[in-house]
Amino acid sequence: MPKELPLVAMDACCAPLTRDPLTADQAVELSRLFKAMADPVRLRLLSMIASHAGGEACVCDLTGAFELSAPTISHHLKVLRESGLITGERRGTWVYYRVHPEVLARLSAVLVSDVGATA
Amino acid sequence: MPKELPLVAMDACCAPLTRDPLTADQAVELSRLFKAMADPVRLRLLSMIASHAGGEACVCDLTGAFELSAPTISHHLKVLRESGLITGERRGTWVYYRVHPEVLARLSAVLVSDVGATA
DNA sequence: CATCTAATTAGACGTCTGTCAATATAGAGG
DNA sequence: CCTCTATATTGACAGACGTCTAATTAGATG
Repeated sequence: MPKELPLVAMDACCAPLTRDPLTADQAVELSRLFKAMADPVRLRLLSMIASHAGGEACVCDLTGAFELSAPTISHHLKVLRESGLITGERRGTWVYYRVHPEVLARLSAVLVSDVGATA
Repeated sequence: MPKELPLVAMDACCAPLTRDPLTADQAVELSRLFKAMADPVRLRLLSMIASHAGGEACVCDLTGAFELSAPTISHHLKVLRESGLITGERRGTWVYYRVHPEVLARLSAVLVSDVGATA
């Protein structure tokens, strides 16, 4: 029963970085997502979940890949969850995580260099 | 005379997160970039530089936008520089920064959801 | 060369973060 | 209901991080 948290107001955010400067608020919002990805373990977890067959991965599929305690993995999953990058669902004994692809896509769009841009 | 640092070995890194799990090394490498962007001030600096006319911005163009001391801005610029996201060049009294667009593009590519992927 | 401004570096300080061991909660199965 | 496994929460601690002031470096200019 992982608590789903903010699912950050990725609203109007944002034009590509190369087009317009971010407002202070947009920057805070975006930095929350980048912070969530600013750790090697979390990046691997994210990629393991995102690339897993069926679009979801059980925590039990994840912990084995690291030489870290279960609580530490759980902590990292919580950070990813609270950032809005993933969701978790309990089914019986196990908890399954999947990514929020829109959030990833939005981030990708912010970083894209808009060479052939509208202007 | 800002020292140009690693210009991280963004080599083989990486297939989109949704395609393959990252190796531990790839994750460390990528996390360095995300760490550099995991701060609102640095994100704004990056976007201000990236979107500035002429593709570059003088430090003097940047400091005014923040209620932070000049050393703090300098520190953030250094972090961005050492991550390989930007380069700085001194011309006379002023120092001008510009982004490394390939690095941004590479990050964008990693996050993209490869819906219509090759497989 | 003395001095002024732009920018960086050095050092200090409080806060945030990643990790662990210990404990708690949830569901499955005797 | 007791116990076993899977996951999460709590609390502690060391190290990393963002900020500042003070001092330094680089170039311009009298």
